Amino acid sequence: MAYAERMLDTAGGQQAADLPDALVFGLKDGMSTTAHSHAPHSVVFYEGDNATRFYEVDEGIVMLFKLLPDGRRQVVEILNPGTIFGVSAGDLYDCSAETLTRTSLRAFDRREVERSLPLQRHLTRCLLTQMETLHDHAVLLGRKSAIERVSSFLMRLVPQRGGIGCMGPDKESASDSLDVVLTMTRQEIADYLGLTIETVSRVISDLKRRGLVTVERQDRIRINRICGICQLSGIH
Amino acid sequence: MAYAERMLDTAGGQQAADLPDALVFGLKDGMSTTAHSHAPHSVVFYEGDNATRFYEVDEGIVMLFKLLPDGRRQVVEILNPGTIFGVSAGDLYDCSAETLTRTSLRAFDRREVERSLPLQRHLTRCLLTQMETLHDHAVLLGRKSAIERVSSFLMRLVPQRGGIGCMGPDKESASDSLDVVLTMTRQEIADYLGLTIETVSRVISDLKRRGLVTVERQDRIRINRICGICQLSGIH
DNA sequence: CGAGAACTTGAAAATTGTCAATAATGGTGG
DNA sequence: CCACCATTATTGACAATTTTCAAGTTCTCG
Repeated sequence: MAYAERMLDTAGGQQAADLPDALVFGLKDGMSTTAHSHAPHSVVFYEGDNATRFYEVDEGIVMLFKLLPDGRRQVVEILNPGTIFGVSAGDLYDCSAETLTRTSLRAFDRREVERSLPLQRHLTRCLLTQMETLHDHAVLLGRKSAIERVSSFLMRLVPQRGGIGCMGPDKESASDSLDVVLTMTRQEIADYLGLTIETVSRVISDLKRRGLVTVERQDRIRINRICGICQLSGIH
Repeated sequence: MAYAERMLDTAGGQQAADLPDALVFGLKDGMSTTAHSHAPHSVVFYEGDNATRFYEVDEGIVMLFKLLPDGRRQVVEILNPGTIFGVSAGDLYDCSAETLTRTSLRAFDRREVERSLPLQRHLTRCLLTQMETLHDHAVLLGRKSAIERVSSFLMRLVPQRGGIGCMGPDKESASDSLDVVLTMTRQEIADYLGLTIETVSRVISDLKRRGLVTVERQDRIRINRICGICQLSGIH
């Protein structure tokens, strides 16, 4: 489906039409959970839907986004396995959820939060981590340049790097390069970084020209100098 | 203290020097809490400090912000009374906290979260609300124009407006105007909205020129046509 | 009342977005 | 397995927005 068409679909706010194959997962610690398997780019729920259930990412990646009435989209979170999402403060979901890859989810009834103390704790830990990610993302969206945004995005995909213990570009222990899989289209990256698709493309071309990355496939980038990218990310 | 000086102070990352007058508040539901009174523009904690305690806003307004190494600042949250802040996923605070007005806070030992179930629930509700606000703010920072950002900011200060039940500009029941107190300098507003101080100033002047607002004092704005501002906020 | 801080305004520069055309990618059917 | 073609991505030229730099002006508070 073309981007524009999906856009219209999403803006409509109807319930997810392509409901996944769902099967009762049974009981786990006294909770009834349901396992859902989703194809890539399938909608879990729409902003405005009744928030009757919440989910935990089991495998795959899920993206949360919001739309403005004129179609502008902002991806607000990208969720890895282990993350809980779809818990709403009110009765409705505040954003839409769509899978990026083939994904398996665990669904819970929203009342389960009240009942289970371990779940409550897990939820709290999860929310706190998400909150810190959102803070970082606010810095990115509010204060970083295009090249800093794209570099930060790439660093996100490098495990154990870019954090506090990241020591400059000198101390190259073994290899300073890595292949990363984007799992997102340029449009999705742009909507996540608050840029246009053209700007994202231009920045990647620029990094390519400088020899910092090699684009092996559209959704597969080899970072040749991780520390070089890290330095461009604005955190140094 | 001048902005630049505060900036340097903050970047330094030392413990808050101007500790407020603190007095033991006694026990409340078996929890030991401490009441803190803070002057306007005093620091509660710095990013990177040990997150030994967390807080609840009792009265006043608190701002959370992060700094990039070169001094760029992003205000990530503005907290009203009732909000819990300073609960960290790790051992350190992920952002700095500074009061905007004279503020009274309740401080808790971080271990209290584990112990008290009511507190845990309150925390969850609070985090969910903050999360939705952060999502909205990501949309603002990533996708809205300067005038939309400033208008959104002003609408934040109008109680019960700008939400879902906000019906266009026609249905003017009684009064479509309101005085709002900013409690933030232009610099703080700019750092919250991801703009420069000059852009914020220019947008406000533009709204003034169009008759939508009247600046009564630097920190006091009369919104003459609430619905007009609402329509500029990008949510219609 | 005065002085520093905060705010406003203007002109020019920089960055990013828009529009339009071209290129490449990768999935599908023959 | 290959060729085709819709989709996705890249690139260029230009426009729009926002930032930067540099004065001024206006507050505010001691």
